[in-house]
Amino acid sequence: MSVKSKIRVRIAPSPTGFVHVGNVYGALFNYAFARKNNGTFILRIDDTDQKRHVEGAEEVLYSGFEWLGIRWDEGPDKGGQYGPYKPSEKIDKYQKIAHDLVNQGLAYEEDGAIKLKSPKKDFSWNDAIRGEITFPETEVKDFVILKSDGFPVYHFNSVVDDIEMEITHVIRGEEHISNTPRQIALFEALKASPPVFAHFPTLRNSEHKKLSKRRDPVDLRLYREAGYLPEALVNFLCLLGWSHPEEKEIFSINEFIDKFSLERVRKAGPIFDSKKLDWINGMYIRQLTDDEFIRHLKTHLSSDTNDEFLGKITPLIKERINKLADAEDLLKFFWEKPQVEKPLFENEQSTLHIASALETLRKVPGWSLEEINSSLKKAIEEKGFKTGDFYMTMRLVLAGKKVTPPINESMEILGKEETLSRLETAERVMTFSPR
RNA sequence: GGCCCCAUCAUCUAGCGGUCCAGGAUACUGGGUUUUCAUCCCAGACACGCGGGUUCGAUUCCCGCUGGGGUCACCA
Repeated sequence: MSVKSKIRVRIAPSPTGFVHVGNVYGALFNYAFARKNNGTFILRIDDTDQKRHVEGAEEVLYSGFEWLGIRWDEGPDKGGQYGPYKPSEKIDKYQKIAHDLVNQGLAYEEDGAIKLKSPKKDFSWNDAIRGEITFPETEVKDFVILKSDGFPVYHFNSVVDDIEMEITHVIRGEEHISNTPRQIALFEALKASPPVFAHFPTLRNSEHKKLSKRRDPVDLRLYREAGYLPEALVNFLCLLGWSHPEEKEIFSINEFIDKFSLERVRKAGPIFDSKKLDWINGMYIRQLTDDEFIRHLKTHLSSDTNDEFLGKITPLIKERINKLADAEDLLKFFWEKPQVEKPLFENEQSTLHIASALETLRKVPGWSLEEINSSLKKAIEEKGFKTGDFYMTMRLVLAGKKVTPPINESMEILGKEETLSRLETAERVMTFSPR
């Protein structure tokens, strides 16, 4: 057994008021790396930008990650031996360290701020994902570490915190590659050995650009509201820049942890393709038990619905939606009478279909699915209708659209009275509306 | 523009010198099942950016080019 110090990784989102999918992506890699290696996963909320302070932002962060099932071992909410986990609570510490640097001649004051003197040398490190990376010395110039308002600049508090929290691996997006030389300079000025750096690729939009807050759907809540299941979103994100060793597409976060390694992380920036997300989500929806499905569905329907109704429609729509929010459109006609207009029924036979359905259904003694099925089947045969045409008319009459759940099942759920009523309305429209 | 990173189907990817006239998945197209749609099943089309090397042999290694991306703040 080696006596290597325990692996400690962290994510350091800033409290912007929403969880960025890119942050989730990075959290996943850190989380998996920590769990896989029996290490510690830390949440640090980078809140040094007082100007950008957003009310309730911390809660948004906690609830977002809780929804996803990603848990940290140390953090502002959890506590830990290395706190505080919010830089804003240790400003005096950064100030002291910055002044120490000045006293040592490694930094100096300018316009009320403190700047680190650039060590005139090349900077290179062995990136755990990308290998050797080198920046020429001309790239690292003197830079501000403590602003004139006394607050540390990101690079500074980040490095100080990483040192104090004994972070062993900094796993973050490639947009930080060019920040790394300056941070290494800081680690060295503070007489600490830099952690292992690993830069994973940045998620791109369909234009191949970094996901942008302005034009791309990056807010985690959007996905939750649209009816994506957290397991599906996580699964999808795992497949970007990383692939399962056995080329599996559907797997749990625990399996991800089990199979994870930085070596399998690709360097090229993947595109966030929601089509594939939809497919994965559909797979997860279909894997849900009916009870689970109902529980999720309830939060995505506008109408008050009872469990009996939900129990009946579940098998009708579970295979027909990819996102929970899609259910609403498919089910709306149950609680909302369709707009029935004559132009909808271009089929010559429509009038006959409706009359025949009315005649047949009125005579059905009970209202079981079997009775509806068999009586309608008999009527279709007797009248010589084309089955597909007949049922298309039923769809249009009862739901007002061509795409619906199975229509006989829908009639059963709608009830005899409502079904007949909608058929009668249609008959009236067909008879009296001018052509 | 300087610096840095990257480069296999439309997209996510497998591939770590011969096993690849390149495999899987999504999307797409066609077909089957089916009262619509969907699910499911089957089939099909689609890629190693270009040019030099190295090698008996390059998708795989090296260099250049091209292309894409990121970053250049008293933002994080």
